[in-house]
Amino acid sequence: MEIIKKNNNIILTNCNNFSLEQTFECGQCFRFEQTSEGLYSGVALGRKLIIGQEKDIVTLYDVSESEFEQRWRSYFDLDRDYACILDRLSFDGRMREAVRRACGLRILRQEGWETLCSFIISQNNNIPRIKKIISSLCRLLGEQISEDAYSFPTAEKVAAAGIDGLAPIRSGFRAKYIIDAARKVSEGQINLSEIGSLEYLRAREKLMCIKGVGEKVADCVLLFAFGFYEAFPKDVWVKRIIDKYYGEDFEADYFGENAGIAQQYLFYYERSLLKESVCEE
DNA sequence: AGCCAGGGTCTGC
DNA sequence: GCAGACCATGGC
Repeated sequence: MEIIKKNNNIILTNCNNFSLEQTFECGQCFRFEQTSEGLYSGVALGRKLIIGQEKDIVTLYDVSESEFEQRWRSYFDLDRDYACILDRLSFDGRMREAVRRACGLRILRQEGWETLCSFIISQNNNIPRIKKIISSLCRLLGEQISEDAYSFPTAEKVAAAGIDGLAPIRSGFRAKYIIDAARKVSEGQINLSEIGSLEYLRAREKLMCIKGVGEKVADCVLLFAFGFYEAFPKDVWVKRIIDKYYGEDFEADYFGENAGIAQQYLFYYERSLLKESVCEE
């Protein structure tokens, strides 16, 4: 990868194993949308970002070199050698198949509180509605950072709103869970800045003290925000995948230290198979 | 109308 | 430890 500064943009050339579409449409992140021009636009790390891709050339619009280094290099996890990781995971035939179809999915390094809150909202819910609820939460309690963009509200702000204050976002039974998380984070009972330095199972246990956070939600937060690549979130899709391709005696450690990456590739793979079969109608 | 969605809690065995 | 009811909401 090479970094070029041009006008007010940052251009990344030779971007291997990086697809914006796969990275943003794989269900790890709910705040980026494709624009009518084929770009992706969204808010992360308190900033609005517009980013586009032409083959292996990625352009971050209106981003300075220091902002790229400070924020987006780690957010997109650009220093991780995905070619090597995917090659190692391809000892498994199904993973080989998944990688053959899509090899540009990257696990983002998202913010802890936003990810925690987002995956509490995700429970027993579907992706379009998760996006809608998060979007209205940001509009309700976040800071306006441009004409059409709002930051993710702080835990303090959400805690102050209370369950009744969340009524407009229509999150249903999840509102009480969001508030419990917001209280525990803002009062320091859960210190998100130390989660990443704990051992995986300790960190998981800690997150699961929050009402509405079980194993699956905790694993998503650990994987998508804190770099625990051994976390292997099992939602209905992944359970289906295990049933279909692996069977009863499957263990989450089958894929080893990068099980979470494998999980995300398989999740994306299985959903793309479904979309394909729907299109054929 | 009924089922499902990147689940979790609570109760009862 | 495990099964089952229940939880809000919206799209199909």
